[in-house]
Amino acid sequence: MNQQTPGPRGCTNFKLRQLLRSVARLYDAELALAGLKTTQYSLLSQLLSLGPIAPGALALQLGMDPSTLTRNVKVLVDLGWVAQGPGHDTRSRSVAITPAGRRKQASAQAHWKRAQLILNERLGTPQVAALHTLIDGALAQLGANPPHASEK
Amino acid sequence: MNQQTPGPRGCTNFKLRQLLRSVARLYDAELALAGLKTTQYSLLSQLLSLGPIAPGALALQLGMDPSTLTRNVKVLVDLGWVAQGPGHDTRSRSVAITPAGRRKQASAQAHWKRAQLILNERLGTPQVAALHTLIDGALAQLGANPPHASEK
DNA sequence: GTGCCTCAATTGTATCTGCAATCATTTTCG
DNA sequence: CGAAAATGATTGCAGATACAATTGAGGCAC
Repeated sequence: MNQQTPGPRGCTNFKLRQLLRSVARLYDAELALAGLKTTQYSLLSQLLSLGPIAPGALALQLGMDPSTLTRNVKVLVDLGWVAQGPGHDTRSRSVAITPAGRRKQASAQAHWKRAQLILNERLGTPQVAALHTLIDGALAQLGANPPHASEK
Repeated sequence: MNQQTPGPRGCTNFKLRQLLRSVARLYDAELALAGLKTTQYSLLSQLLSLGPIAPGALALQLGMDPSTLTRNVKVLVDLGWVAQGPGHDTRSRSVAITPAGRRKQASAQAHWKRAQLILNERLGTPQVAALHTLIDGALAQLGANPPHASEK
């Protein structure tokens, strides 16, 4: 966008968005061979490593809005890869990956790996590593920054 | 043997997505004060600097799918900030920012700037600059990578 | 000049995203 | 206890995103 100002210029948000589009395209193309989207693979993988968890806690982990998570989970539930159960509290729930979900995640893992390798190759492993470092630092600074859980 | 570059751990796509969520939240909060979304501000700014342009060419510039652009533009047209006209070709079009769109963009610019400054402050200007450099390099490597225009 | 291929934009369908509001259930406090 | 505040999930609404399929036009080959 406009960049007359001194300092690091251009719009960080815009650049990030562009990069994500390109990168997501690459991952999606690979994961499509396994029959799922990157967001779904992410969710399945998270559930695999975290075990049964309340939607709210998971949304916090992922830094996404609870309402978004509700809907993303619904897709996986409809596909039979995730199951919902009662939570400790009557008003809460518990979501967990199903056996079918585990199988799906397992079959997709190789595709994910391949996508990551292609990216490393195209950008250069050092660059990707540097990017990860910057991102991790930024995420720490911004606080996992879940939509409505900052004050308090 | 001690490698200088350990394979980057974690999923680049996932990390990017998380970071974009946090960053976009920051920008959106600021731009909401001017009454628009970050994507809309981006589009208006692009149209401001590029002048009248065909949808396809613009989509290519932004690295987004033409169909996505069609819909994003429609929102701005409905709001009166962008106008569509005939293109060189009967099957093409021309989209351009309107006077109202210019005013909107102008009034939002200060908010955008503020968001960028807040980000610089939170992450550190050097980090942001480094991030930009990495992103620019990555975008160059990945080719602007517009969905269906790679071969050739 | 008619038929086929290409190209530009759009529409169909599905998903992801988040804020605001809502609903149901705690929990807290007077 | 019982009303008010807090909490967890969801629904309503709006928009962003992309692949596949479609529509409408231009170009080219015979």
